[in-house]
Amino acid sequence: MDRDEILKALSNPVRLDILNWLKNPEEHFADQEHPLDMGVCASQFERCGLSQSTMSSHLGILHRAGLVTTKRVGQWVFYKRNEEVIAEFLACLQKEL
Amino acid sequence: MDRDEILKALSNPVRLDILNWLKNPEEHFADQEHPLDMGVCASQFERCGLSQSTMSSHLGILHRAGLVTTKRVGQWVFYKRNEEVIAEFLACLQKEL
DNA sequence: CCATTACATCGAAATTTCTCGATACATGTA
DNA sequence: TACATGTATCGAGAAATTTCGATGTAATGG
Repeated sequence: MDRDEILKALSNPVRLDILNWLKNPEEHFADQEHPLDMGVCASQFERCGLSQSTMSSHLGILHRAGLVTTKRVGQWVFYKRNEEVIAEFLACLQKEL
Repeated sequence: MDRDEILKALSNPVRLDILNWLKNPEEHFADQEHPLDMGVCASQFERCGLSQSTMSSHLGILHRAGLVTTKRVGQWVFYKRNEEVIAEFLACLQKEL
């Protein structure tokens, strides 16, 4: 868990939105073909108006920071919040900030 | 308290250092002429190698984000951590992140 | 195989952030 | 007033981030 890398990942409003949407997938991605407990399909995030490559970049930054997990199922990649890392990060901030 | 502005302020290693140094002024600024309970004099931060104007800019960003307070005494400006805002920010993250 | 779909990566342009020296502003002192 | 010290702001260049379209890679289905 790299605290500073996480803070950089969180310094962007698009990525904050993504993390927030993933808190309530059924609210924001009700139209997904696949069951939501698998996670949210990468392409679902493009609705915010940014291009596919841009969203893929943001998702990659969140993933490398450890804030989300990914699972490949067939052609699709499903994203979920990584609550363990998020909790660890928050506990770290409480101590170190 | 603007959560996103604070996250941006925290996304820079120099500013994280400043906040960390201010947790133990007596450890990092023992040579300050003025009593440390007034805060840490702006010029004290220049020892990290950055220029006076650059450090002033970083301190300004921390101040506008509410993470530090300033008190002008004569020619000097003294900086302290704003523990109230920091605590409020941490509580906000616990809820919203 | 070949075409299609989903996602990642590359290269470049636009924007933002970081940094500096020069300069302006504020305060104290001779 | 004139000068010295401490801090903030300005303008510009360097560096990092954001964004895009084009292209590459992985998996599916005909």
